[in-house]
Amino acid sequence: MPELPEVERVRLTLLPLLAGRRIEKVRVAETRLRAPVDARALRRAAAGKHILGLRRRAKYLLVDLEGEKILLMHLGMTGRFRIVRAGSRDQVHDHVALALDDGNEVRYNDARRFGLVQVLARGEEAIHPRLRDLGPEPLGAGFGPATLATSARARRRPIKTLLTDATVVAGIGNIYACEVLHAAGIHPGRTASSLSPRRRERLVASIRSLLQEAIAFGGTTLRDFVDAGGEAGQYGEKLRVYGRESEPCETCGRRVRRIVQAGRSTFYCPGCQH
DNA sequence: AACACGCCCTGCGCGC
DNA sequence: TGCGCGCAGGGCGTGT
Repeated sequence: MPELPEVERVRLTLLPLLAGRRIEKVRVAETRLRAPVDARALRRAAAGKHILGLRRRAKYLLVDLEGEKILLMHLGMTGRFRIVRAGSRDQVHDHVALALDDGNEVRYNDARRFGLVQVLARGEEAIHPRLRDLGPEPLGAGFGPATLATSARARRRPIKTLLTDATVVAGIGNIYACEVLHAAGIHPGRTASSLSPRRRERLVASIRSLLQEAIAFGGTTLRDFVDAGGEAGQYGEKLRVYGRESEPCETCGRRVRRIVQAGRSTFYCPGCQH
């Protein structure tokens, strides 16, 4: 599910509901996420603490807490946050609940349990194993044609799988990798190192503008993504190739193809991507 | 050592 | 209507 635009959307919609609130109670209904949820550590870190901020790094959300700790959260494929009145019945797959001082509860719900809720020490972001190897943010100043060139140098692998490698650039997943390559007119199977400087620049520009637009549209809802306000994303209507196998390309009319790269579906237009 | 693969898990849509 | 299969937005361990 959630790639950078969706996670950013969750951050934007969750922030006003959390900012300045105090966490009164922490309840863990299911510990078996990607990594086991340490309920004791979670309670120690969060119970009684004010929420100072909510940041995003790659597809992770980081909740800054009063005191020494940060909550590191990941939505995996099916994770979502809901705000409910405290004490209302858990829905199926509600795993973690944070009761707030305004009578609301934040519920973390994740059917497939590929997500993560973990406690970090403040300042640990740069050295924590899950975060330390992440590449630059695609919308930040640390990413550009030059960094892409460095990452692509001497790599034989296709540009599409390079884009979904979080150590190269953080936050691009399967949908947006397909879409940005279509926008830039680049064939997903092209070797990363074979891109000309001009095409690298075009790709970077496409990544920036497409991710920004996707955030503005609330992200992509394929089946179940919703932001913290329960709203589905509208960018799905703007997808040009992802999930559109055998439909005509809106640019050139050729039929969109689906191939498999590194075990995942890639969609592209044979007419406008070379 | 840079890659691809298979797995973690649940749910859904499809074909029969 | 029911059942089995394939597939799904991610990430990580393993093997080549």
